[in-house]
Amino acid sequence: VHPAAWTWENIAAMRAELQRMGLSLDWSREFATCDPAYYGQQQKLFLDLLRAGLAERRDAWVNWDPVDGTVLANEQVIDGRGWRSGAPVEKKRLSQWFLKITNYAPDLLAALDRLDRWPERVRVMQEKWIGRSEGARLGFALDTPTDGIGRVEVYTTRPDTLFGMSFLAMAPEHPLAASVAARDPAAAAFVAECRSMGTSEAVIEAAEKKGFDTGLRVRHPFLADVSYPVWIANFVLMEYGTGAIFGCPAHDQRDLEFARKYGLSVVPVVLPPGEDAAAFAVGDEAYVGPGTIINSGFLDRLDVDAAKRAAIDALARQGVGAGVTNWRLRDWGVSRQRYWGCPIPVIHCAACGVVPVPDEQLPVVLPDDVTFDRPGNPLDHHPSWKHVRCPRCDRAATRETDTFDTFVDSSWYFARFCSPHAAEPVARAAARHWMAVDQYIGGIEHAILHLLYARFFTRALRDTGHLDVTEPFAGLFTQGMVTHESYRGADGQWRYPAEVERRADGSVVDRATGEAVSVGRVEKMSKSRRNTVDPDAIIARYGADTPRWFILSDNPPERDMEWTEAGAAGAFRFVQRVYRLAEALAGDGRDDADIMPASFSPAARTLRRATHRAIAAVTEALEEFAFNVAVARLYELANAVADAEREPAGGEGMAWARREAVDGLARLVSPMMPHLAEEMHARLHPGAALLVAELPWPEAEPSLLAAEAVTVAVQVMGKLRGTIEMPPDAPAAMVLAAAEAEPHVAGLLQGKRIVKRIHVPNRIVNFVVAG
RNA sequence: GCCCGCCUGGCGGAACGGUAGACGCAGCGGACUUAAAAUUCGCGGCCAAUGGCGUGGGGGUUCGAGUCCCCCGGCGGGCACCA
Repeated sequence: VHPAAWTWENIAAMRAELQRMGLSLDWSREFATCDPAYYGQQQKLFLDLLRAGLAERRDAWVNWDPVDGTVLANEQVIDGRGWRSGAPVEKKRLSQWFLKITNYAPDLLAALDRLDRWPERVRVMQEKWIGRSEGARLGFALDTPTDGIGRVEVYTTRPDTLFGMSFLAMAPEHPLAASVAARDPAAAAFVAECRSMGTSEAVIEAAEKKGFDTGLRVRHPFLADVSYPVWIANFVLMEYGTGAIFGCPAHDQRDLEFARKYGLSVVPVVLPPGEDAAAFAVGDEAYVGPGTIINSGFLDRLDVDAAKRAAIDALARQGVGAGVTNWRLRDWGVSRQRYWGCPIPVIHCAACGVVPVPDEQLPVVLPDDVTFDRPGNPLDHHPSWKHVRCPRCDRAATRETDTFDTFVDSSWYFARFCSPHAAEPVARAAARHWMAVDQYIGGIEHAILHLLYARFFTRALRDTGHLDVTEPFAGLFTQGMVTHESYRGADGQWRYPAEVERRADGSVVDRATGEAVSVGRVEKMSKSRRNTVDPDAIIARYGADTPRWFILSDNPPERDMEWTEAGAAGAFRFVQRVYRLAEALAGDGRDDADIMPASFSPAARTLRRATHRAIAAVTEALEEFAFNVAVARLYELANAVADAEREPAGGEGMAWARREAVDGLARLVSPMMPHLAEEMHARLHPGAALLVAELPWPEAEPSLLAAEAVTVAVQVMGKLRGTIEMPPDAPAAMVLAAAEAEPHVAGLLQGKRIVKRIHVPNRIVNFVVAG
């Protein structure tokens, strides 16, 4: 299926589903990122970034499948082999477009503190990802310069441990490693082995640590007559720091494992507090804590922090190094060698170099007539699309055939929603009105990449004159996923939940054949596991409110929820129950004009208190996004109405109190079950002018929130020994006296001396006793 | 390997450092019914039960810990080309 047909069909299906669920969305603002009307604006943005120096082209390593002749995503590399061809994957260097997110690293970090409506854990993850560190950059002089390379630059956060050095290690992609490999076949073989490892950091860091001794040696910056071996090591990342490190095994775990494996020396230079310098040795664990410097010449007797400063000063004086701030964050590679994406709007000209597509030629539209019969990017072998004239010199030139990472599409769509049909990317006045997004919602899997890219893009759009805000999302909520049991038949094939049946004896069988089906894990709904349920079938059976209610009621929204048939049926029962309550009152002929009775029977007062406590509790729970708690409070209110039904009829004011309760139920349930709420409202208030959706949110009557009595727990030595009933806010002396008099407690206090009395008003009393 | 979370009855979960298990699901028992469904009422942490033990395990802080701190275990998210 052509990606365009597939995509538009899915959009239509999703749109219909969202509408059937009754979600209140402004469909006049709908757009699709695969529509040239959107990605054409994105191309304009990119050219602005290019002019502002926020986009540039440089070489980067990619996973290359030599058989399929295509770039592979990390996900497509399985155990070092291409997922389709099975061929060993190689790292290959390609020229790629990058967006300079690192320009904003300090601000992206500093501004995290002000995102006070973001989850703490997301902010922590971003902080670590940006990874600011203070350290030193220093050059190690090579004994024998190679190919004009006389020094190896190293970044370290531990310049205090320089005297504990036992080797220098560089990444396999390091230029010096390439020089060595060019003349040493063994080195070349090692580099090639590393190159077969793929580009993912998880794979590199989890791999067995291996190295190759180049035979080269470097001089210690502080010890003129001492030199160290230079290794190529598979765990050194070219992307971080300078692509080379000095190894200090005594105080770095990875260096220690490497040194033990290759028999390199381990010299402790930081003495932990309380240890004896003569006796201290490093075993299987590197010592990374604080301490006093030893075995380190002029750094001896300093503490770690002072030694860092002293070492940096010395390096600077010698002109071989300096203190620097380093960032873990790397620039964002946005080039993809794929068809289905937004074309990168530049033209490559042999004479003029990279030339931006002129504004009047935008959008650069993705061609529809492509073939997928050959490996590689279809745009590359399209017969005509890439052949154009250079906008500058009019000679034959070629279009860029890379498309953007789809993360680019999602990095500014929220701004486009402010003015979805504007002729420019973002209408500034509209953006000023709507931005920032008050409440953004997404899965935790977006904690770093998407949310960081969006924060970067917002800054870049601000600096290129499109936006006035710096942060895109004022509030962030990370919701869980919908999960379901999975089922597999005897034939090993997955079965859809609709295809299986749970029998009374608990066994699960195939509906069609009656054969036993094995029940697998509860996991994220996915087509491949066939553990999905069809929303249309649910809506047809229960209406839209039942799934809405069930999804909200099952668990806190930040956790995954498990869809079960029993849970859906339970939610449906509640829908029916609440509706019956409204229907029972539909014909009673009363309405809002009814005058509130002058007094209420005890039972009616109890119901009124339940109503107003529910209003307060549901309001609070909704504001905290504790939807499952709001649901529980609404069950309690429904139960309170049922309890009141059982009271003998004719209790003073009961009819009024019951109406108030059911009316409150309709109003409180409305954000979660809007259709039910309106049905109830129409029956309770025939001919009402306004919908529930148009009415103000109910407010609790404060006088009805206070309890008539509170139960105070009484503890002796922190253990619960009894409870007493007290008027609310009773004086401490009265509560303590009553607590001491409680029969069981009094028995326990007999013959003991009370050392301390703790009283927490309306909650607890605790007696601490002696003897 | 590194970063970040999570762990409470049969299950989902509730609980400003203050009576652990609200509320629901499933289960069991009763009512209603010729019967079933539906509805409705009630009962459910564990144990050698006037007491003791219980929030993944072990320690600590506190009058008091599910909640705070340290260590360990298990599970999950991310690791830059899945998006």
